[in-house]
Amino acid sequence: MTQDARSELPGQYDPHAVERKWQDSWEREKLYAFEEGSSREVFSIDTPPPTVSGKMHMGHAFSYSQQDFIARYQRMLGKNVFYPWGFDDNGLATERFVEKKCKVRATQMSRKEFQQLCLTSTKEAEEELKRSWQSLGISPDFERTYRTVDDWCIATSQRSFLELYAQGREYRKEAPTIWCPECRTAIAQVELEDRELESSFNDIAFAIGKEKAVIATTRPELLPACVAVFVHPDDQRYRTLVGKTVQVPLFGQKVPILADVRADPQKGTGMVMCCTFGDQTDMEWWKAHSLPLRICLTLDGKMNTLAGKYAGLPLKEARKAIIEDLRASGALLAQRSISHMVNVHERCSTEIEFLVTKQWFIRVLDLKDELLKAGRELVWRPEHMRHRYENWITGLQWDWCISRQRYFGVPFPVWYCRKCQGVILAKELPVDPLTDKAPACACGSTDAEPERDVLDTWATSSLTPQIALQWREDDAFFNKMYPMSLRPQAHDIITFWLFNTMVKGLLHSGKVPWSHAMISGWALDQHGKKMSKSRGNVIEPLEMLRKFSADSLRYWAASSKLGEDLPFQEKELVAGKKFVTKLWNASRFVLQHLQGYSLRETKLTTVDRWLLHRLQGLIEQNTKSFELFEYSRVRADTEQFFWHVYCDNYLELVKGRLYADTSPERDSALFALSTTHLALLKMLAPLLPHITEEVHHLGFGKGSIHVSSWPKAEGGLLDEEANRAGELLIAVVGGARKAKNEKALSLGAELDSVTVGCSPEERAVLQSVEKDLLDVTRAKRVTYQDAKELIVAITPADGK
RNA sequence: GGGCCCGUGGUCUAGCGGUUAUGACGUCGCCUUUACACGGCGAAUGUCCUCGGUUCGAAUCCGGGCGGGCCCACCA
Repeated sequence: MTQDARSELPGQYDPHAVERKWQDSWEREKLYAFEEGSSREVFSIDTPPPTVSGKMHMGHAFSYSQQDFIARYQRMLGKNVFYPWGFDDNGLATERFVEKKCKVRATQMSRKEFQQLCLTSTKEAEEELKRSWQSLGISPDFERTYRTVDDWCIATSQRSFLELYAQGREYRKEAPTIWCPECRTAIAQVELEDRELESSFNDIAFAIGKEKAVIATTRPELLPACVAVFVHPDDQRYRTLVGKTVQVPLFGQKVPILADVRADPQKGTGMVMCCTFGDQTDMEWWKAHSLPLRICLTLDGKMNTLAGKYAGLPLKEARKAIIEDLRASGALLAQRSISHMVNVHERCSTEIEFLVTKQWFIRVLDLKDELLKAGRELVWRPEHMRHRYENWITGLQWDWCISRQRYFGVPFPVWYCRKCQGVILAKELPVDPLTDKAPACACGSTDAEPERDVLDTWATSSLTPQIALQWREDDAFFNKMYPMSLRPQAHDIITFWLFNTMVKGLLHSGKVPWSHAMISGWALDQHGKKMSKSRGNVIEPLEMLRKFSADSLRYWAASSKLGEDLPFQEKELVAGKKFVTKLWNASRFVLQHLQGYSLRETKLTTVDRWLLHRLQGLIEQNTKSFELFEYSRVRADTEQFFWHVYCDNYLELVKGRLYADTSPERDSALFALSTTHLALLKMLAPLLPHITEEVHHLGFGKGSIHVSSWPKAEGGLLDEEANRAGELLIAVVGGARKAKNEKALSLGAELDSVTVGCSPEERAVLQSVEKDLLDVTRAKRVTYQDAKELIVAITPADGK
């Protein structure tokens, strides 16, 4: 090759310039746009929309890269990939984000105004986030971007509400609800979190005439709400007490002593008070024994008038005061410090309460069997993630509470008739009952009370398939596209997002929303701990992108199996960086020689047939691996082949032929090089989209590698005999290299001869590739000896 | 308390019934060979958490421990 040809390929690879160049180009060319009219098979992805209030963190970089591997592979299979983008900009986090940014209060303007403000003021943040995600080199169709706060999403969410209402799935009921006193709203079971807290266990005497019964409680502030005392039916100590009445200290109400198996004789004194409501069991007792309702808390977590002189005190202070008064009155018999697990609201870490309020629910408890069945129809990758889904469903105890006592959010499309109390449903969407006029009630009245509550954000984000697929009545597009092919997400939100989407999908369309779910793990810190702001162990992916490159970050993301958590260590990015450099250098070398070459049939040498044989095996394996979402195996196998088979051995073997311009076997080498190099680039393209695009562009034509076809294994290129010869040759070359190394010779040192000890059969095979052996070892001749095991010795040219 | 996952050289990871136990990072030695020293060749480093069992044979299958993670339940 001439100097000119070589000079066209820069010696240094500049990942930052190249990556930005291609990211811009892909977007400009709309390379990843879904083709709506096409008859090609569709592969659709229910992309997780990131929340606009946060930043891109390492976990995102990790899991979005993994999703993208699959998207790019599917695209190269020739499928019409539907890979929309979205932002979750609805909900409390956004509300706070916008309030802070614009220095406003949501409650001081209409929802519509605030929504408009959200739409405009998150725009900038979303542009920046989009750039962050784009800089990973992912391939969604950014033209199809939805925002969960926009009119379309609000209308979709409201439509879902109306449809489920029509199905009789939704009900509004005054019932004990999980309540956060800090956020002053009902919350759902899924929003709870465990927290270990210090508390004290108090033995408190209740009077039975002149006798006393001693109960143990951690929550003496609930004494005014006490409606009964429970003991276990078999508890000999209290047998005679059952049926009697006791008097609650300080508050004086008389409550019955009842027997129930849910009272644990081992716990505390074995005697427990039931308050409406201290915990889940209280609720069960209340229902089962038809106990009265006594509520002593207000919605913001203070004592109400039922608490008498304690009214108005926040719960914690009331507890203190009541304990003091119990002590003073002699009713407090003992106190022990304990630490126990309590349920807190995951957003604000406040201990939750059970309060009776009027809320909207979607009935799901009767769907458990159907939901379990649906979960089995879904292909889970990795498979065991289904257990988490099933475990969650089996343990479900509440219908899905979808109302939130927040001001901002998707409004319920509902009014209540002041005349007949009936529910009035909106006819046009989107709607805000607070500002829009209600249609006339069925009873004829036009006097309507708007519903002030908003929908749980999950009620909207559970509709991502409907949102992305533009769900509307009689919609051919939606019907054609639903269910989708893939739900990619991380394992922590199986019980939230995946479960809720499943519920909505089944209820609206009677079908599982996707055929496959791919569940990613988390990126952990170097010690295997979750990254979090409070721990101070967060590593910014953008910083790593600046320091390394998107390709090396993606290479890292492909280093462990799908679903596994991976500790992040900066040094692990070095591997990707080195690999990219190696690929660049090998490509420079190969492209030099391929200048002006176009693929043509030729008689192939044994060594070339060996390489092509090995390549077919790799193609087959990689295809299989990608079908099973095992991108880590694709990475490992391709790396192994590229580096150790192709670079370390094959490229060294062909150098002789390549530099000898007139060799008739040069054409064979060029055929093998061209075929193999292109196939390798293609198989690496899903993992390393930038470097492969760059090299493809430089050496293999103008079209993007990402819309080129995935390599196909060709049976015609399989050649067992050549494979045996190649493997044997590699072993001999290895032996010769080792021998040179032992003599402290350079690998390029000329040799007088290589002596091979082998069987007569092996000798015959080696003689068929002897020229290659001489080329790569730089020996003048080969001599053979009979031997049981392969032995390689060398004689240096200078006779050393 | 229940479920699920995981435990492989200093670090990360592959393998999941027969391999001299994979590869990378790191360490050490040799080698400046015309793609690459961000390289090549080689070396050292492993009771494959532990104890039992099944098997001709187990890192791999089964059971009991121990350790880590996640989810759920309990949380008077």
